[in-house]
Amino acid sequence: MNIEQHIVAATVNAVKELYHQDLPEAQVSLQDTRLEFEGQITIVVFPIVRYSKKSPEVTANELGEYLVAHIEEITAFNVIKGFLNLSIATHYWVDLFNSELLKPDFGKIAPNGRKVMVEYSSPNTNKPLHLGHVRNNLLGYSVSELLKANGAEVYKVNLVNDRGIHICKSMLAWQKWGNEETPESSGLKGDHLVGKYYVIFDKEYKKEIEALKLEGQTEDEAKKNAPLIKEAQAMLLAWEAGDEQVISLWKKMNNWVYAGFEIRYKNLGVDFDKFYYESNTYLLGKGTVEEGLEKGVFFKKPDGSVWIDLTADGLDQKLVLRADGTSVYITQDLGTAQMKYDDFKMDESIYVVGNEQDYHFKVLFLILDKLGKSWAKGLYHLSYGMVDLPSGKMKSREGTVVDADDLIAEMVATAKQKTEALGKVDHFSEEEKESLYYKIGMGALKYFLLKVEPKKRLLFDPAESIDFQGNTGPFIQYTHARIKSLLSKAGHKEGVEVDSKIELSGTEVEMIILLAKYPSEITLAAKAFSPASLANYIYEVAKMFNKFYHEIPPLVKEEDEQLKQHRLNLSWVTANILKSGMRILGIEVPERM
RNA sequence: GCAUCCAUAGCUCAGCUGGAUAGAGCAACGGUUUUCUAAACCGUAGGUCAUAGGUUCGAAUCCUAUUGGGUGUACCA
Repeated sequence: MNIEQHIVAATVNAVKELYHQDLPEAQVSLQDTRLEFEGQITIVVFPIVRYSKKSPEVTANELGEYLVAHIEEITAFNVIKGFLNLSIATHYWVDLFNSELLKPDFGKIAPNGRKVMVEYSSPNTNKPLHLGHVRNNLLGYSVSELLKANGAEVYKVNLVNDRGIHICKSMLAWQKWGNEETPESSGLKGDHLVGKYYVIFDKEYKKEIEALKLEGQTEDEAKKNAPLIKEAQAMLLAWEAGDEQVISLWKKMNNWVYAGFEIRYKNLGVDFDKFYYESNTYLLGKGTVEEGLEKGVFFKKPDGSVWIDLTADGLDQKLVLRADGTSVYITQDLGTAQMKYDDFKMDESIYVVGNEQDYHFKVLFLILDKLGKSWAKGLYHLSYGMVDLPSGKMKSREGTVVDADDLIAEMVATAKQKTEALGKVDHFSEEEKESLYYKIGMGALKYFLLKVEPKKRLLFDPAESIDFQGNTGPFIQYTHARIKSLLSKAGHKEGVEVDSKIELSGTEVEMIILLAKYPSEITLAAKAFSPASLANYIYEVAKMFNKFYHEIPPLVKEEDEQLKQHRLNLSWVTANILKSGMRILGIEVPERM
């Protein structure tokens, strides 16, 4: 039983003895004592005055007397308004530190047997990645790692959007204007090459539209009648019919893209347990539609199209199958959801997809629930906000995007320049330097994207490059490296407990309390699917260490062995938390920098 | 129109299931290095938590309305 549970139980007993009332445990509200007051743990007594029938001050004082008398570790109390601040004996914190935080498995949460699937990334094969996609990848990866850290068994999957009219557009443009250009001949990364032709298509298509408008067609007519779009549509039909030439072109170009993806995923440090390809799943879902018709969840209109009426749920009528019997987006997703469940039988399934699809997923989950799928309640759309530029939204076709590869290169270059300016790594080998610049650059980028709550839109200003100071990845990396250096210089011995009778400073007690929260912070962040919440905690830990480090005299010269060992222990635990916490965010921390 | 999300310091963001005087970073200003890494630390300044009501002993947090912004509302994906 930890001290908090002790206090809650004792408070319930106190109310029983003092006021002859049964106080529900949930009414005992504990919080950290604010720094300006004495004590470490505070009871908010307002909820208790209903039971004591006395003023908050009197109640707090009576409870304080009782707790000091009944809990050995409570040494003193003070009352400020309705707040009862409790001082806990230093030896309690040292004991806690020795017995829990110093253990090698501290921060490891036991497996809970839950299986969770996380789908993320889900790229198109016709355009290169921009910053918005980077957010998706980092978020998906780190949420997966977070859930793992919280004890779940996690499958990361990637549903590749490798077919459809948009892919045909790139293929067609390449066929017409590509002159057999390849990644090798052009020196372009595969996805960039394919993306280039997607842009060319759009440009030529727009020209045709303009020309048709001059001939007197309306915008809508021109869009439908332009020869290029008709050709692309014909190509899609040929693809669906299995036309050999089209398929082979499709394979060739997709393979270029996949080669590019591999490099990128490696650069980003993300991975997957399984890839699904839409070219294999796009026909799925028709069985589900049949099932829905049988169950009377769907209905058929006279033209043969199949619908669901969600007006009772505050939504609209939604088409689930076209009149010609072909699938729409949601048909596919119904089928894919079923397939994923059949594959993994997971308890929860997370879709990491931008917030422009909030409505789609609401409908999807509702339909699956209405179809009586027991697993539908485990579906969750992890919706995240757009990454905006100061000029507004990023649009791939208008070239107002921050290209992922460019940005990564830029971050690494900035890291190099900043590191060299500090002049601390001159004696590093070239390999170590390169690896360091990469870690720092990526650390800055990843932390920048992950520290913001997923739901919120994120503003990226290319003119003000991402910071390396303050609440940033490099700050945390630096703190870690600094601790590592300290530990080795001071000759730290791992896992050696110290006598609980040593004296601690206020900062040291605060630090133990903060460090002890690590497991519960993981759980909290995992429940909220929020790497941002963990990032915030890690930052607090790093900041706390720097404050501590600054306050204490140099440890290498410390003569009190117990004190020295304990301070090194504190540093060591801090470094471990920074490292494993950052790992959950997908960020590496260097041993020295 | 309807649905949905967002609004906190000049800028970028925290603020846990409602709890004390709303916190960080950046930018600005001042200070700290004969001592373990100054990518650090300490301090000053900066707020009508969009607005108005409501619930509550207590609201940035919950409810309602309003304003401003994003997104969605296709037999596109």
